[in-house]
Amino acid sequence: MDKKKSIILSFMELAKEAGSMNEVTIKEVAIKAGIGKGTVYEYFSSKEEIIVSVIDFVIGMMMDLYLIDDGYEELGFNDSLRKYIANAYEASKSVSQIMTLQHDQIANNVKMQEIKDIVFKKIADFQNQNLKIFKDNIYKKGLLEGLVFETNDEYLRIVLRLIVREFQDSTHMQDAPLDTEKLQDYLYDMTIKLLKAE
Amino acid sequence: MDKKKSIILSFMELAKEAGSMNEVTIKEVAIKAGIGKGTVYEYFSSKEEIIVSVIDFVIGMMMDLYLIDDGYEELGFNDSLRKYIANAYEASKSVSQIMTLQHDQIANNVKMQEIKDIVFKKIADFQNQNLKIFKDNIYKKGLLEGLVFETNDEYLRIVLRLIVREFQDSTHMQDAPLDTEKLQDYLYDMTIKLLKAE
Amino acid sequence: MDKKKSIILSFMELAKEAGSMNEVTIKEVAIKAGIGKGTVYEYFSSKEEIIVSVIDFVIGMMMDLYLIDDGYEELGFNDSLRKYIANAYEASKSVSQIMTLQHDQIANNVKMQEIKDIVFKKIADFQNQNLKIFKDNIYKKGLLEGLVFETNDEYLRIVLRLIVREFQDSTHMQDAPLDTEKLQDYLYDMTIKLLKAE
Amino acid sequence: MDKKKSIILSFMELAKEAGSMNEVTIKEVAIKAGIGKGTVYEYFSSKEEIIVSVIDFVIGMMMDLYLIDDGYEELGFNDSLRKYIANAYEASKSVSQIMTLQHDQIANNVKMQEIKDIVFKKIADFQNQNLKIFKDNIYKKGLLEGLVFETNDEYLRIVLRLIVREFQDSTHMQDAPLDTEKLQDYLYDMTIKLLKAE
DNA sequence: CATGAATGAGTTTTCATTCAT
DNA sequence: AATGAATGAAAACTCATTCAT
Repeated sequence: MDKKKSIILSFMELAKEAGSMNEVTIKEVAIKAGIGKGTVYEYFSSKEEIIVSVIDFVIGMMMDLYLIDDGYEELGFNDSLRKYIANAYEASKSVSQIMTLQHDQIANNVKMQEIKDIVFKKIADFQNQNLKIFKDNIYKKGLLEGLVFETNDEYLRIVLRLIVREFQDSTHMQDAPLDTEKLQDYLYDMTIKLLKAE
Repeated sequence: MDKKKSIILSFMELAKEAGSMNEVTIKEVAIKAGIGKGTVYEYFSSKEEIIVSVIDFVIGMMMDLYLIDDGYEELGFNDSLRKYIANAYEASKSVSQIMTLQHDQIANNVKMQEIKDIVFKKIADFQNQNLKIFKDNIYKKGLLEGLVFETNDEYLRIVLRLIVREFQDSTHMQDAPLDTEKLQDYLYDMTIKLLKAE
Repeated sequence: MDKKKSIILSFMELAKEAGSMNEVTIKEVAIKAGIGKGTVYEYFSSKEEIIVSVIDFVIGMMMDLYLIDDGYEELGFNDSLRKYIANAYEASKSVSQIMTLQHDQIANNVKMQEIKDIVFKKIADFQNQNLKIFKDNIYKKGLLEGLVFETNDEYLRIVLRLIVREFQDSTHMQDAPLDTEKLQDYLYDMTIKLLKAE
Repeated sequence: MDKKKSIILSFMELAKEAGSMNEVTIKEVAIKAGIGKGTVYEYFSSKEEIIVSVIDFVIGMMMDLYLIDDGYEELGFNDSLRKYIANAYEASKSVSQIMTLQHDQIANNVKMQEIKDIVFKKIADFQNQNLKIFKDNIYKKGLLEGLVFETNDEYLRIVLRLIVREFQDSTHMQDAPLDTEKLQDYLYDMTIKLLKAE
């Protein structure tokens, strides 16, 4: 297998277990990846570089999993929204199995401001693309169907954040207080209410 | 000055800067507090103990700042909600200046399961009290005035989390994309929409 | 009570529990003595000084307990020897309740060579006096009664060390393999054999 | 060279100089062994582990040096005893050059009761084997030759302890008051007297 | 005299990183 | 390329000693 990827995946898994990237040691990563400690440094020049790669990888995964643009063509507003929410839930579940990437985690674990900026830019990109997909595939239909009111990006961002964060929280906690089917229903209803034309 | 408090405050400030409690060193704390390294250990028997105290302190602050029960008596539903949101914003601003306490941060930084449980319990308490205050002072009036629909605690919790987290995020980021006045307005509108009687 | 003595006694007791003088901390001593840490330094200028005082105290005790010169007048050789052995046993028991002072312990715990020399000299004095008492009160009678052979101090020292050390060891160990009555009998017999005139 | 052994030997030498194992620091050990501090922890996971290894090593040495079973076959009682004593002397000299292992030292330096028990058991084993060798090769011949009286193990143990301790003491002290040839003669005579058939 | 808060030098231990093989 | 032995800087923590009150 690709050693570089194997290192990233091993690191990721250990970070999830430990609850923090800083607590993962190179020795552990090497053991989990089944290679020598020195070999890690053949592929990455420092622990920081691994962390950045891991963050990159997770953001990439989020992009792939969340930012789905297909399958909306034939659906109306209501079904599109249902699909969007279902997809967001599935995506958050998959990502969470790997690692939850909090803004905090990045701030904590990346030392160089320069790199921090790049990472934050990627996250902003992700959110922008998410917004674009939502607008193009769901919100726009709502407008055409006269079901939603006209608002601005700021407002829509808040709505999307509500969805993403609730799913993150629910996959995060072991003792979810709310079953996920119901949570999807709630969020569907709430989104409808928040966007409904007067 | 009270040394114990001074240590907690120094630790907190450094944790905020570093973005993580584990990265704060006792040496730094001692320097920031203007005392010797050994002195820190006169007041706390281990770093873990300091961390727990810091978490306790922040939860205490949150309780004091968020959970305000006064001044709602003479207000109707709309004004009560405005007041609640304004207060939540002020509280999140104050707490954030100190340190934002994420679920993650606790999971990462507290080692002993026993203590973790206590801390999580305190957070749950906080959320329950917050819900109670919201129901008693705002939601109940909405019901009386016929302005809100009848729903359950789960739904209300999601609404309250929306408010708290948006404020946390907005005070969190240096480059807030949204001015806070406007955010309050948005959240007021959104809450109204989410609770509005059909 | 005399604070100085109280410090010495507290130190001694703690040293016995810990099994080593170095592991006793001034804080513990102060607590045990019921005084402040600073007060300890009113009576002793350093931990080393306390240790030396403790050693002095124990040597003094040994002198008082072992070096008994009385009560031999009217006894013959055999009874004198019995008495000597009984006394050695009692003494070793009393001292052991306080602290066993091994040559090693002194070497380990006293840092300044000068003081070490003084202490070793005191121990040599003790042994010399012990020998003198044994010769004057027991061995001399044996010679007069024709029961013992003529030998030199070196030989007698070995015999006396045998007695002292067996008692020390037996009071030392919790699971003494031999009951003390019997041990006294054995040592009496052995001494007789070792000194017996051909 | 074998680093693990080199660490043990360095530790041992320093412990001998300092007179106590607890006072030896890892830094000193590393310097003496000519390696880095971190390297010590590649071979031992803690200071306690080193101490246990050192004790093990010394007990092993004692076993090898003291418990010699050969060369007694063709000798009679008297010569066997002479040989036994000469060997005990040589052994104690060799071990002492390394480190004298006192019961005290173990009690002080080993923290975990479990390990303490193992060590004490090893020492008991050593003493039992020593007794067995003495009985098989020396005492039994004395019985056959009618030169010694019949006695029990307790009595024999005291005799053997006399020998071992006198040699330990004499090699221990820098200013031995007695030359070693003479000491061997004394102990030979004494053993004969203590065991002699009436 | 008595105190204990304050201190920092010194200790054990961890771990990212290097480098000879 | 791959390795893991070796390293030392840095971290948490201890404790004899000082000194203002």
